[in-house]
Amino acid sequence: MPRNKPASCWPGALLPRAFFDRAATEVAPQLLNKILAAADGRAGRIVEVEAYAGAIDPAAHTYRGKTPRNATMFGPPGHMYVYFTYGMHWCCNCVCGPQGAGTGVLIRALEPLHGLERMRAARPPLTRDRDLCRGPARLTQALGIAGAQDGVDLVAALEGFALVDDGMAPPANLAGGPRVGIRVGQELPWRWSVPGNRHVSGPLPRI
DNA sequence: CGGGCGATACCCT
DNA sequence: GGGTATCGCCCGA
Repeated sequence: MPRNKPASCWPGALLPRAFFDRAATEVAPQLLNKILAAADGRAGRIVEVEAYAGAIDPAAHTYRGKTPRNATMFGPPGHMYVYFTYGMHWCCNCVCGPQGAGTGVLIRALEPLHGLERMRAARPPLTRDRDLCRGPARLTQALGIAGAQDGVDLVAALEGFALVDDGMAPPANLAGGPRVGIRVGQELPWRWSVPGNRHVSGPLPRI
C-alpha cells in the first residue's frame, strides 16, 4: 500500500497533536465518534474506548515501568501502541500525554463505515457484520493492524493509519463504567461508549 | 442474539 | 511458570 495520507480517503480533519497531550481519562471520551482510518479506505467510527493511566493505574501495562513490550506507551502522544495478548490477538491504543507517563486509550470497538469488503476479507468467513469491528482484537484484524504497526504516528498520518474528525461531536452526558477483562482497577470508571450503539463490545454500560 | 468453553504465545516475576 | 486490556465456534432461543 502507498504511504499516502488516510485523510485523503476519508473527508475530515486530522486530529492535532495537542488533542493527545493531556490525561488519557480526558482524551478517551473525546475520541468517541472520531474515525480510525487506514490508507486503503477501510475506516470505522470509534464507539467504545478505555483509558489506561500509567503509574497510578494497576491495570495499565505501564504500571510497573518501562519494558520492551510497552516502550511505545512512554513515547510521544498521538502514536499507536499495539500489543499482543492471549497468545493470538493484537490490540490498539492511542498514546496520550504527558510524554513519558505511559498513558493511553484502548480502542475497543468501531462502527464500520467504509471498506467493509476488505474488512470481511481480513476476518473469519463466518463473521457477522455486526462483529466486524466489535472488540479490540476484532477491529485490529479488520483494519490490518498488528505488531508491525506498533509506534505508527496517527497524527502525522504518513504510515497508513490516522484519526479523523468528520465533525460529529462526542456523545453528550457520558457516564463512565468499569473496564473490561481486568482483575485490578475495576473500581476505576474509565470505559466509555456511544449509548445504544450496536457495535459496542462487552457488557453495555447502563445509560 | 447471548452464553459457555477451549485455544494460544508472549511477557514479566 | 503463571496470568493475560480476547475471540470464534457451537448451541439454544
